[in-house]
Amino acid sequence: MRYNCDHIPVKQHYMKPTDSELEILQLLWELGPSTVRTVNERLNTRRDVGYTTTLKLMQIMFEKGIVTRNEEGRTHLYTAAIAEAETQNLLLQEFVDQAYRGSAMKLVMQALGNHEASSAELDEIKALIAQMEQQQLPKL
Amino acid sequence: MRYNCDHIPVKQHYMKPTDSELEILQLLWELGPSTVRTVNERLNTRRDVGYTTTLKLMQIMFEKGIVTRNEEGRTHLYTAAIAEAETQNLLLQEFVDQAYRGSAMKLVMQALGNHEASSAELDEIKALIAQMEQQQLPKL
DNA sequence: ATCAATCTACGAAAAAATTCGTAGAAAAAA
DNA sequence: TTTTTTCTACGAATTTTTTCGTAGATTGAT
Repeated sequence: MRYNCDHIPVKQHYMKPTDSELEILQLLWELGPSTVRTVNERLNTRRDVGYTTTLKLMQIMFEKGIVTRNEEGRTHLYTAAIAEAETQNLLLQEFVDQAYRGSAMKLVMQALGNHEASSAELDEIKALIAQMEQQQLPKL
Repeated sequence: MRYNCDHIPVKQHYMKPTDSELEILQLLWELGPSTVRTVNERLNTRRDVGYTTTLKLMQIMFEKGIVTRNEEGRTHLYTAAIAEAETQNLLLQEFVDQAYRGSAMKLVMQALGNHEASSAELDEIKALIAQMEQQQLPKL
């Protein structure tokens, strides 16, 4: 059975992916272009998910424009259509508003405080802060 | 009409609040104990929400144990039953896993980079980092 | 060539989250 | 007192998200 699916999915503004969609995006970012089977197998290392469930989700994501796919062979290869960092920033902005009433710095403090950090990571952060301070106070 | 509502809601482990619930929690944290009407009015400064919609949500939150309420008068006063910081940490942990594959430091970097920070805030963060470094390397 | 395994498309059920209408009690206003 | 407003409880409709069964096509194995 081969049905039409020529309707080109157009979506200018990406909506926030749902939780399930994000889970799949993570795998696509990690693995690169992947088949439904591959993604489904990875999902099943965490919990039981039926194959057609994963298939349907990825089809929906395709319709939404969240992923692209290669339709040449019988087995499609899916690829994330939105960048990881971009999506993270989108989600981060919303999360800051929802959970921290917009106070990104409070989030930073809590995230720093509650999680282990290597000294290399701390150095990175210090460097970023130094850079921000420099920008903020362009002395002389 | 007065129905029974003597079933004491028992919930040991707090589930992640839904988006709507979180929105209401934010208001309760901000305003302190509040009536449905107050909360609904605040919600309506942002978007249209029917009064009974807000009421129903708050009733559900009560059943879940997310909020408590004073049932003495006719008009109930609702109070958040979970602390703001505690909830934020719960949500933060989940968010880091979902959106950043567990890398809290990547989140910190992005949050720092994408949002304005006053020098006072940067100082606070620097202090926290210094403290973490000291703990990490208890030299001598 | 036949059979089993694998894949997609589709529909729709199931579950979760959100919204709202109605009814009756209580309070306030007229 | 009568009327209007305000409140809660409840049920249910609606919307969103997740899950899965079935059918038919294609591929690969026997």
